[in-house]
Amino acid sequence: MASPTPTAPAQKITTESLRGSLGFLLRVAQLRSFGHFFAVMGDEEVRPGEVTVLDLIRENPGIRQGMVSKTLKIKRAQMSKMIREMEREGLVARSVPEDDRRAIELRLTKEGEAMIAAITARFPEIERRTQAALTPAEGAELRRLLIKLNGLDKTKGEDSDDPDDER
Amino acid sequence: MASPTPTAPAQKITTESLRGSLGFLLRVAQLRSFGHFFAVMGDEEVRPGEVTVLDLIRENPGIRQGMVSKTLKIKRAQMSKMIREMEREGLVARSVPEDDRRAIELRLTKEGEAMIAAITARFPEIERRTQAALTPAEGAELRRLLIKLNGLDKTKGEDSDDPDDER
DNA sequence: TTTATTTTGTCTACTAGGAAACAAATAACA
DNA sequence: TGTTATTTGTTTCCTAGTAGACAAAATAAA
Repeated sequence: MASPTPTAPAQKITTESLRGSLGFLLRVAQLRSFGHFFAVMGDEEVRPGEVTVLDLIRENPGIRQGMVSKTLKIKRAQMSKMIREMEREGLVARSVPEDDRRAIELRLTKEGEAMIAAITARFPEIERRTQAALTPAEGAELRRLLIKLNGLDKTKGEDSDDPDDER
Repeated sequence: MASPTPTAPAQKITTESLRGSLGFLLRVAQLRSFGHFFAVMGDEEVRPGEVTVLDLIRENPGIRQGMVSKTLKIKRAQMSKMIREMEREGLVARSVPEDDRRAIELRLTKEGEAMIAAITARFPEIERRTQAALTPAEGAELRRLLIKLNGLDKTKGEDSDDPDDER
């Protein structure tokens, strides 16, 4: 043996196995998209999760906290903290419906509306950067595949093969 | 006004805006894939990150800690903890090369080899579950698109439009 | 050589998120 | 009706991951 120790040259490494892992590819892609989010939103003091929450409430005024949690795959405990903070900041209003006094309905305040409007205005730029390496057709196809992968294309509710489901 | 408060019926909500967000779609997909990972690996005491680290070291014996960190997009601080723990568990061996005494080269121990072998044996099942909703052709296309999106198809090193880059 | 700059890994907070126990309200059931 | 089970949100504790300062070694510059 010419080389006594099997040491990689530190420049060229192989990632064969990694490329085969959908989980790894998804994780990296997600980290990149978050990076683009912060690059574009840098000055605004918001996080990706908060934005999706605000946007979902905007689209569904009066939606229940638990439904937001389920839709966005955010744990209820975390949602509880997040909403409390947003209420403190004056972005969302919470109200208890009279027909079910356990639940909490969420609506945006004026400030919340303004905030999410300002933010969504920058969405296209984030999307553009995120899929910059792809052709428009590839970007569209990627979306379609992810929607299908996530079971978001079904009109029916229960997919139930979802391992992240809280049972 | 017939309906005094614009309250959503709590069953049917719309997620129009969310579906348009690649970041959200990626996040949900990634959560699902992690869910499948734990469902299949349930009995083994390993996390997705640890598995990718072990697998990368197996493929590149003697790889430096920093290179693992960069390749897997794991922060160096976190990598430091992770490797220390793995060394304690007897899975990896660390050695300081004589030509650069700052660096640390990583190799798998016998136990590490056995561990990652047992784990990778279950990879196909995880992959199968993760892309169960897609046809084989769609799964392959999704991989291809993610690899391209992540810039992993380029042989050259620097992409540099990567916002997650530690500068 | 001496001095600055960069690289590499570690350490010390700090934050986001998760698990599990909990309380209150509702629903299901005898 | 009373009793049990489920749903809904909250609280507390814990872990994974991040940011930033740090030390040591290597490199570049004087």
